[in-house]
Amino acid sequence: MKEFIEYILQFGNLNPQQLALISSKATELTIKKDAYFSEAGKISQEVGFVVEGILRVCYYNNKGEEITKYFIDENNLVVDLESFDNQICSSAYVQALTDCKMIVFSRKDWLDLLHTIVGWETIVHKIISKVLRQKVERRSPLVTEDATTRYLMFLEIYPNVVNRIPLSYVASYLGITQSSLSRIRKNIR
Amino acid sequence: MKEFIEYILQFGNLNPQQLALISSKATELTIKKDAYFSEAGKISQEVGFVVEGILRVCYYNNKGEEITKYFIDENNLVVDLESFDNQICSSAYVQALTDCKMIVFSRKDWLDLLHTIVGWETIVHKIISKVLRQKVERRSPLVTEDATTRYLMFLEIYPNVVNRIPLSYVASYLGITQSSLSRIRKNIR
DNA sequence: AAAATCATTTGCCATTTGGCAAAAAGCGAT
DNA sequence: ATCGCTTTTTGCCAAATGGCAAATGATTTT
Repeated sequence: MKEFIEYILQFGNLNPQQLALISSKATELTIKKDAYFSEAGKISQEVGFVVEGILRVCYYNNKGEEITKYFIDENNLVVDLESFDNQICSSAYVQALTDCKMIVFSRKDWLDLLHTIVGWETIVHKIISKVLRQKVERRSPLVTEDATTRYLMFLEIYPNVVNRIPLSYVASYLGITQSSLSRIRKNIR
Repeated sequence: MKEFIEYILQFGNLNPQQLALISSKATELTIKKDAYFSEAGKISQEVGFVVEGILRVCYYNNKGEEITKYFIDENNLVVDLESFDNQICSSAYVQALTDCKMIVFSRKDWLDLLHTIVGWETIVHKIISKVLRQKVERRSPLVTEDATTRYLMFLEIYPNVVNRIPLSYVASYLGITQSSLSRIRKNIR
């Protein structure tokens, strides 16, 4: 919980009572490697925060290929905004790639807090805005770079991920085949 | 102005007085083709809305190549959030690709309105969230598709853009060369 | 330790895309 | 219609990446 408190205090100030109220609504959740935190076709009812572990967000494209859209590692928020805000079916899976420790807020509690705690709405909006901007800034440049550069970018963005998950997920994130990635790594060393 | 009012009313309700106040702060702006709405290295001081025309957001990558990150066409908001919110230097150029008619709010007026109009902050956050989500959803899938598919995706996302701007900008957006794009188009027809 | 399972690397060849430069096509001004 | 400029297409060949399958390496289970 400490981690989450630190995280939100980066975006604004809250007094101890407010923090206590927020904490009181948080639930601890552990997920085993390979299990899903949320699934496509379901409606998102939770906001999560990764205390330990790595997850990925993925989906299946037109050709049925499984695509990893991004990774989520420690001290990051996990929420499918489109589904959570509009209560429509999610189009993505969120899967644990390692055993994970998370804290979770139910949608009801989350919305209650938004109405109850003065200033919390502004903080949440700052957080969401930053999370979304980060997604754009991280993924967008990959489109126009060659495979080697994309891999180097991945290493910069997720320095703590590469040795903890299978190569195939990285390849899927970068839009190249696993064998190409393997050769690229050989050339870099 | 009508267009902007319609746009914001999609995200929440405002009464005529509130709309009038918002309108009173808006300035009309026309930009000639090829001119810049905002530039890298400067601090964003304006929120814009495209009434007519097409702009692009672009930057220069490590290799000095000019990359088009996305296009902005009619009835869309133009704001460099990172720069506008944090008052830091922008890292991107926003350039008109056709003559453009826009409406513009100064940062000061924009922030005043946020404080003055009850409910406006929530609407703005919904708008920003949607704009950012749209950027992710549009650009992210390009990473993992081949050039032909990327071009077809571009056509779906920006159906009114392709015939109004030079091919080279589209190629830059898709991360392929202009000649490859030309060949791809030949194969599709 | 051996077997079974999973992850990574490699070989071979096909396909896609890039690089460069020239030709062709389109467009506006005169 | 013609000139000058910009945009798009094409040709040629090189480089990058994909597809598939087998080999190697690592990890877990028995």
